Amino acid sequence: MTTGPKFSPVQPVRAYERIVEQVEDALASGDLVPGQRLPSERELVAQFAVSRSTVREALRVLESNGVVRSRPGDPNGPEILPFSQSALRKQMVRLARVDELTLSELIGFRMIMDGAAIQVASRLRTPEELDELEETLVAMRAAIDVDFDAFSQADLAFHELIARISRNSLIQTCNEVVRGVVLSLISDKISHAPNSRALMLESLHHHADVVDAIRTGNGHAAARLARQNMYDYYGGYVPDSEQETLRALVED
Amino acid sequence: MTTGPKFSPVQPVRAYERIVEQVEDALASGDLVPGQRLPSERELVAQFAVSRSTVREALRVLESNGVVRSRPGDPNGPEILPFSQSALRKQMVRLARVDELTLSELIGFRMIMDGAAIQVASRLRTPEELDELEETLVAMRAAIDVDFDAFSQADLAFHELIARISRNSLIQTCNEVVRGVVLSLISDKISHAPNSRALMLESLHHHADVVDAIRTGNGHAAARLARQNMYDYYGGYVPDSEQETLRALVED
DNA sequence: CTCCGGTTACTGGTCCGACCAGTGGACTAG
DNA sequence: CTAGTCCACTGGTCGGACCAGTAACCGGAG
Repeated sequence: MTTGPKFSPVQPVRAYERIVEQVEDALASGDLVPGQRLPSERELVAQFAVSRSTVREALRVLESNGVVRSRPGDPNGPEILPFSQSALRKQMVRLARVDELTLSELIGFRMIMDGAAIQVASRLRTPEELDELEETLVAMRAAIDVDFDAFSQADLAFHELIARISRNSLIQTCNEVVRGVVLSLISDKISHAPNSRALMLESLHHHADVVDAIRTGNGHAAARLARQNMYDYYGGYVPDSEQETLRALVED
Repeated sequence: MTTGPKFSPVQPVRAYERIVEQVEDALASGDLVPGQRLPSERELVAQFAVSRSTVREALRVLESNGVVRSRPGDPNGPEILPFSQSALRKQMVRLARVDELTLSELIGFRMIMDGAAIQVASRLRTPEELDELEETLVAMRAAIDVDFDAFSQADLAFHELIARISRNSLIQTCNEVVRGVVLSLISDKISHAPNSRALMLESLHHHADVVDAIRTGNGHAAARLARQNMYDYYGGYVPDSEQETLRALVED
């Protein structure tokens, strides 16, 4: 048996894929910028020298990926969208729906990301950012008296701020996406819980403890508190068979 | 100002979107199962009572989302694909490409994920899995004598095993994706380094230390070692201005 | 009988031309 | 200068056509 040059399986490349590729490359290289407009479909037909069907299939794929948006009648043509995690979230929700992702995996992931973000943030935070954190606590307290949605939004603001302070946008994005997925799975259970208000208050106090730890610069303790907080808050919704992976995250 | 019923912005629903929806619902409800085949495009035209263009646009979206695959000439029609995280990975790669992630963000993310995975794994691992880990170490040692690519692949196997032992496929996917992006950015620098072999040997020893820590069940120490290892391995490629965020991860 | 090769019905990929309901800018009447 | 109309153009959908490819079917060679 001779080992010749490495041949790899080849599958047909469809015309619309080439178009998608070109657009995405232009976007990655900065030639195309969110807010800009693509030429109209009929103009693209001319530029790519393909039929409108082909152009449209490419646009559908791009649209499904959250890259562009077409609106009928808009003389400006399809719009290049700013990147959003909606596409990422969509895929994650899909995976979660078919049980490819369990709740414990999602929550465990959040515990990890949030804990790490807090650990980094407690070292990098400026005094001003510490003040901002205190403000979000006040906002959370006020939101408790409104409803669960308001509290959830204030909580989101807190975690977004943490992620921002950690200077890592990857953490920020992942956290946001996973948080959305988790909430879509169990938010109704939480908001309908009879002790919903008590849960919110407890969560608030835990957040305050985290901020205290951040203030003293004890990143490790802060992270530990954060993970414990999340475990207390969400852990009850995880089946017993999956509890083990989460507990491994709250102990040192 | 009166606050009437909550109206939400409404955008036109396109026919192909309804088709995508129907197929995805059938898939979520179990009416459609991976491996099954969709009717041919012309048959779908009849069933959905739309034109072939519309059916095709729906199929393109489904295909782009990793739900189905069409092959020209296949009399069985489009195939329902098994769920995979490839679609999720695709979106993450897109995120990494578009969002101009810095190297320190990517590496920091990896340090977090890998460290957490190891911490969880050190608690959940079975004796058999510990043996598997030892085997990957042997494979890494052997790969050093081949070339950098072989070592990189053995290293990948190690981290994939860790992620698997951590029982969290989200960690697995994220790690894989980010690792790929990082490598694509700096792998040539590493492989062309004059002391490439020394780097590989050092990395191997660090991995062995991690496995030792896992064996004793000291998850915290294992995670710390892993982060330190990654910092030593990749940290040199991060500009000084971004070093701070990484150092916050290797200290306790 | 089995096995092989060609025929053929059907597949998806692409193209073309057409129609429609909308949009938004230009243009006009006030 | 404003308010209303108009119209060129947009994207969404349709139907029909052609092509290269696939795989099952079928018939003849062994």
